[in-house]
Amino acid sequence: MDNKETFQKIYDHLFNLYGPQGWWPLLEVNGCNPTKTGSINGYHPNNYEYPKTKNQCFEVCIGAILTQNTSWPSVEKSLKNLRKLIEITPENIINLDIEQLKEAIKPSGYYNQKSVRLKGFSEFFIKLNHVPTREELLKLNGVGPETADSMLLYAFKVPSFVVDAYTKRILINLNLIDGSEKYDKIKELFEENVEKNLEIYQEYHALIVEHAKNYYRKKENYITCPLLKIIK
DNA sequence: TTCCAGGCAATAC
DNA sequence: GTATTGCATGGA
Repeated sequence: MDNKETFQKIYDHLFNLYGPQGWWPLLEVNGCNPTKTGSINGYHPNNYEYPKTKNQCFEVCIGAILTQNTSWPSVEKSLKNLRKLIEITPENIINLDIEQLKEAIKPSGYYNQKSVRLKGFSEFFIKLNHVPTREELLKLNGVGPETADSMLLYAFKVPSFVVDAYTKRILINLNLIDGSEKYDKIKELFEENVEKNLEIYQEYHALIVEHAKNYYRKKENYITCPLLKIIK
């Protein structure tokens, strides 16, 4: 089985298991039928129009920074705390008192770093008059490869594949990589073998995260991953 | 109590 | 160039 076939089988299997994931979650989505995935919590399965506004685009970016090494429910709390103080716009983040900002985002952890980075990103976002390139994003303090790709894929709708710790863990378990590969190499592996399509890239990463939550938290569960039987 | 969560940057070797 | 460490809260 060649790589393209393998990556297609993985995608099909995960999609059949979990369905459309409705990423990236937003504080407010309208007209989405609640599903198992939970559009009531801001997910919007089968709707790829989001983010619909510049402020929603910004909200996704802010969430991408906040969710670094942190679970989404904690980020959601932070965003709701922020929303109580201000409408979430770059101007308002810049003008918000740093101590108030820290207090609001405390649930997501690393609040001393993240507060400064949010303000820095807001300055960048205000000056944007085009879709940012990956290189531009990577220059920003607090924006590494995963965050940059998440912003491109889910905020700016650019088909840039997102790799995270789960992705690497799964590929190692499936014996598709040996573990020495760096971020860009793994990203390349997906982009060479998966159809370059925004919706597919968005779903693929979200499905990997969902699947990994089920099978890749504890090492003893790795061997029970159903994908092992699929790609033989 | 311990471990980990949708990483990143600085420092050490 | 690769490996390690600090950052921090909250939930399992």
